[in-house]
Amino acid sequence: MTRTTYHHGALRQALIDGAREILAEGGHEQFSLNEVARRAGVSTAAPYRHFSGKDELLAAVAEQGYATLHASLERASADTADVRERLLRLAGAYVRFAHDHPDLFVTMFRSRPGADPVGHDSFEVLLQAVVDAQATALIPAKPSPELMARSIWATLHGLAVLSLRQPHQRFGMDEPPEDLATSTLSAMFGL
Amino acid sequence: MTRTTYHHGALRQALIDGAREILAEGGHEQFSLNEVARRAGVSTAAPYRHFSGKDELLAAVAEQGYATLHASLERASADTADVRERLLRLAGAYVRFAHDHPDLFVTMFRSRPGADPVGHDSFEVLLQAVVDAQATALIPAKPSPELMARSIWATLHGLAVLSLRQPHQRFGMDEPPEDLATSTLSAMFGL
DNA sequence: ACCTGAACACCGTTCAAGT
DNA sequence: ACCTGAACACCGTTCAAGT
Repeated sequence: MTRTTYHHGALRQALIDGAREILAEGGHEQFSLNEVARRAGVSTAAPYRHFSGKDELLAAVAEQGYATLHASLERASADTADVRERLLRLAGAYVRFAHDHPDLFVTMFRSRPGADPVGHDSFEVLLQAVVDAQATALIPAKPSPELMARSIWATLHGLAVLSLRQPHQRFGMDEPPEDLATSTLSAMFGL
Repeated sequence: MTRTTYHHGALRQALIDGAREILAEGGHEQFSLNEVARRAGVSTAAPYRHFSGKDELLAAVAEQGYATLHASLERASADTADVRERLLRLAGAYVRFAHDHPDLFVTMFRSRPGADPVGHDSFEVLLQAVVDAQATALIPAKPSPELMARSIWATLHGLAVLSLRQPHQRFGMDEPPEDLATSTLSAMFGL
């Protein structure tokens, strides 16, 4: 009920926050631009001063997601110098991100392609770890770092998506999400 | 404009077909239950005699997707007796399915979890190939078939999702979709 | 049994008007 | 410059009524 006057684009951030709130509560089913406006205490037309429409607001949410994911991966990567440990922590961090922020994760991979770099920065972090892992012969040097990183990225993404969808079936929740990633990766490369 | 009278649940299938048509044309953005009814030449209330609502119609579409995927994998699996070849063809078939039927693929993995077995049958096909591949020492016998199949499934799913999203970036379209899968798999296991 | 017609609350978006 | 109020076409869903 605090209908303070918004200034300097404070409404813009309030709308993004409100959108995340709704997505976290009820997912994309529940989401509506009118509801976002309502929560911010403004008219349904107000958001159009800050976003071209619903899609652009969701794109802004997705962008926050890319940034958050990148930060998570950087943190995991900086944690340790050991190459094997670093690779596994990166893997764990990716899947954990999806489980910690399903609202962001789903939004990131729902928006129409083209606009998003799908975590360009994030891919670079993984790529560097792969380069190092190949240099120390931890994993095969054969496919190029790019291709290898792509394969690993796809695996992590698949694990994240599938484990998010069916927690109790084959993509278990018995093990915590990051263990799912690390065990899968170490199984594939015999780490 | 053929407003024939529907009988014996012929409308049900007509609605599913119409839904697929719309999804194939304009994706989920474009989809609406009213539009489906319009295309079938019935009132907007008519679909409710056959489906509890929009979600149930989409679930029916998803089910057709699961069946189609399963059939594709069976066909790929039956094609050859050579274990290596079979595994690679299965991998190719999964990613190819996503590219051949993006409307089905997206719908399958969009519906709320719980209801779907995420291609229970399909997983069994892959599982069998993994069992055979482990038996002939084509791939490591170490992680259980279940875990190994899960890892491979996740990889294929990730490749499908990501290549569908960004055809021209890192998950290339230079190579046809099935090559993406086979090359990734052979890279991981050195096949 | 299956479908229509009309209605309801809600949505995304637009635009003239206010301050 | 930023927001409101009112409007538009459209959506998902319901329900009495028709055949």
